Amino acid sequence: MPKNQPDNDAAPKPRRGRPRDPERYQRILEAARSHFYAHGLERASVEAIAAEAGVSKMTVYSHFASKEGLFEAVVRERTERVVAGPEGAEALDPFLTLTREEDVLGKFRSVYGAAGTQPEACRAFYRQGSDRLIGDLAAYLRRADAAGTLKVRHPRQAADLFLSMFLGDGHIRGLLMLDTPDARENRALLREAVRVFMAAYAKAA
Amino acid sequence: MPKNQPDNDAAPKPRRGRPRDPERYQRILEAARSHFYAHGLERASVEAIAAEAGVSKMTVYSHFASKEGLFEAVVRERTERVVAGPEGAEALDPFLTLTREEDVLGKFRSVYGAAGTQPEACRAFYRQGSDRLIGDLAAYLRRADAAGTLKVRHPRQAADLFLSMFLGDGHIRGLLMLDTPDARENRALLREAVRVFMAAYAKAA
DNA sequence: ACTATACTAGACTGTCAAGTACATTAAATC
DNA sequence: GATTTAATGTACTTGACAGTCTAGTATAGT
Repeated sequence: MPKNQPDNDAAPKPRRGRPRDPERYQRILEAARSHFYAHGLERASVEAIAAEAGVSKMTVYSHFASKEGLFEAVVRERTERVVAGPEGAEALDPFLTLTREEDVLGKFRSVYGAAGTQPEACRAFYRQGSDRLIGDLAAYLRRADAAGTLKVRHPRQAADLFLSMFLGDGHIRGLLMLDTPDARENRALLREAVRVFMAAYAKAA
Repeated sequence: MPKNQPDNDAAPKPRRGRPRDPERYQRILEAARSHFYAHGLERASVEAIAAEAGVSKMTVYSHFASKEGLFEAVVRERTERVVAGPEGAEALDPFLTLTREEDVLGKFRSVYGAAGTQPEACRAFYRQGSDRLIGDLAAYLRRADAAGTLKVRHPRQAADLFLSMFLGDGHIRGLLMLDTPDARENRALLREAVRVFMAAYAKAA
């Protein structure tokens, strides 16, 4: 990826010719996102992406080295909608919703499909996704254990188990594009997961 | 799928011309399986599959109507290696292993990738996979509840939660082709999952 | 004015692969 | 032997699409 916009931030960059249109860059990325998530890396066509972005194909290739480069850029886009800190059951509701939304599921699908050819993108996806979530929750659990609120011997493991309970069946059904459980069912599942977790990790005495 | 072998079983079928070679059919299916799981529906090529099966492309098309038909047949192949009945923690070990094996992960990947274009295949995959597992476990839990061994109010929900704990992070890492936890870690996770589950669902008194 | 860069529009190249056509050979029943 | 179906092999048609090229236009600095 040699042509990606280099580090900027507080650089006035008084360069020679016509400056790049930052809007175009964003539009390309946005169009690529929707196409890749809807059809996957293989089926999505650069031409269609360019068309949707209202941009010529050459412009795409002047911003990104290749289709794969564009895909990587899309996958690397931050997914910043995740919970800040798990305070209680309700705080995890957005996370639960997230793992059922078609847009997000599309991202999962396309990244899974690209595993093997795009190892770097996969690593990035995992890092800023599951890995970060598990790490955050583990840190929280570690604090809770120190404070005596909970009894958690292996925080990462416990965090893994807890978060896994959401991904579960509804997530798989979503990936397969089958009927997903509705909001009410999701809530019930959430409450039960919290109950199960507390039963196992609540301070005994 | 008009050309698939019709229902047989105890049919002597004394038909006219040269009979189909059942071995060829199997070899095609086997080659298709390995290619689809390794590269996905899009990247896998019928030519390569035919070559690996030691068969001409035309033969493939005489057995299966199209690439998609072949894919469906592969996905519909039974996955009969799953646990018979969950007796204890050890009985679930093979299931845990299963969700980490590259071959099985390939199947997941390719089916996820084909969601949207192959809804029927997805349904079949879900039915004989997660759905059956959850159903079986739920039935077991219902019996345990009736017998007074456990206290389970919503068996399907509980089964979902329990099985989800395995799919969790290791499964995702596998799908992304990242390092998967080794056998020892998996065992530890398994034991912990059982402990958590029992803490929540064991008969109180 | 001059120059460097961004962008467009479309044609073009090359590759890859699904699916077809056909002439031929192999194995079965009648 | 005649017929019917299975299978082969090669060559072909068709289409999609990544990536390139070109000729021209637009917008900035010097």
